[in-house]
Amino acid sequence: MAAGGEPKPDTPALRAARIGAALAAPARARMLLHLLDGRPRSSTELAAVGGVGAATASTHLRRLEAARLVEAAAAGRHRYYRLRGPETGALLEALCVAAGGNAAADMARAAAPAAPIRAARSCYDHLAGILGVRIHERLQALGWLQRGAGREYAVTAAGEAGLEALGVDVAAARVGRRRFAFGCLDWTERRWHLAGALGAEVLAMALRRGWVRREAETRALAVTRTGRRALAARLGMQL
Amino acid sequence: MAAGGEPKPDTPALRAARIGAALAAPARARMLLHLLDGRPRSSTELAAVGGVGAATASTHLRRLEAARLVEAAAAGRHRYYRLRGPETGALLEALCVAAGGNAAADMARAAAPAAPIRAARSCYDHLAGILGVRIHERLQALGWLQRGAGREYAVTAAGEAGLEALGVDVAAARVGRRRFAFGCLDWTERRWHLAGALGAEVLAMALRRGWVRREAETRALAVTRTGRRALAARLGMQL
DNA sequence: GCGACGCTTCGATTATCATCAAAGCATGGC
DNA sequence: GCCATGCTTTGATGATAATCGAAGCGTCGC
Repeated sequence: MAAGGEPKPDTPALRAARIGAALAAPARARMLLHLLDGRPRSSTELAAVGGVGAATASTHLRRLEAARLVEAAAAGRHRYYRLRGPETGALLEALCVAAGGNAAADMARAAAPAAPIRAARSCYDHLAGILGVRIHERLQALGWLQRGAGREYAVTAAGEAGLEALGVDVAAARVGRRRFAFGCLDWTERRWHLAGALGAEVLAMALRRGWVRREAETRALAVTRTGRRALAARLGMQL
Repeated sequence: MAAGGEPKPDTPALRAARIGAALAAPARARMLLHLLDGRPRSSTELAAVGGVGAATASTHLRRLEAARLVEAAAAGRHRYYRLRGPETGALLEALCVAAGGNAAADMARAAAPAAPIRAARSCYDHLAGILGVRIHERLQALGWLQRGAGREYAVTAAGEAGLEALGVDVAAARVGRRRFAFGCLDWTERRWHLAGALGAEVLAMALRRGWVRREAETRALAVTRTGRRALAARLGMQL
């Protein structure tokens, strides 16, 4: 089967048609529209909104991935899909408009997360949002976290010293059988932030030292003036 | 076959999927992209760019029409298709961008007609462009032209007098076996302008009286100050 | 390790669709 | 009136794809 096949000239029209075909199935359209708010969803959830079985959804999602309309991130036994790039979002919005209902596009915009909850929030018991993602990046850039198999992390010697100096109780994170440190997909930023026992200790430290403060009624976190200064001075981070 | 069928709830996702399906065939994508410059094309021409036979093209075009992506105008034994509404153009451009090639979108924009040629031009030997369409409208509104079968026109008694007073040689248009007056689809305005022997006489008058002047090297026509004043005073037209 | 769970692959079934040749139907030119 | 032309409809054929059940494969929780 390998030898030859079609010449496949791949003109713009052919690429356009491929994308059109990817949008053509109602189940796939429902999935894509459901992803318009930017949040990643698992295969199971997308199967539900698509109104099809898990097997069918899997086929659809591979097809959307092949058409480069979505991209997937494996996280444990889950698989999270999200729209790929802003072009896809623009395409879907144009599609909604052409379909007569600007309602869908408006709805998507309304469903976009508000600024405060994007800036910083808690995810279970660790830091998430822009702040969470930035800290996660910074710890790797400093060489304090070393990525192991999968999305697991180990703390280097420099990291151990540095984190303890900040007031993070790394030793406490090691007791118990909880996973020590791993990457968790951030649903507003679509990148990874630090989860696990170590992530929880980092958030505990930040609250204890007054770097962040919990907002009432939400998972949003406010970064204090103290926090902003400390992040700059001790981690070299400009928020 | 009429009774019942599916319930057909018609959610936004379903409408989106229908549009996606309309874009899905390579032949249809080629046709649509070819229409991106706004010019109407005949079924035969679209069949050629689609790379399919006339029968297949006909099916495709009916489908695009059903999806409200194009609309058709019958003109004699030809049938001209054009993109329907600006939303369709926006959708196609978003599709091109998502397909990786912004080239197609740029190309389409480049192919959009320049302002002067849109404003007024000659089409064979009669007036076209915005000016041509406006005059055509005005002559009907004044009751000077009366629409007959198809797109043929007859000149009324009032029309005969009015046109002669303007300097149009209506009698000259009647000699010979040339079609007297009929509607011609304007490719920038996508509406009708006046063609045939009478249309030629109108343009001849406008040139003779200095209402319009031919631009060098193009089919564009410049409306002179004299022309603007005459159109306002004698036909009640504000350009 | 073991079972539960999330997800994917495989196989089979069914529906849809793209395509063309041939025939039909208008329109325009003479 | 007649023929050529542009377009559509019809009928048949082959390809594609949507769907699900069942089985397979990692991963997590214990």
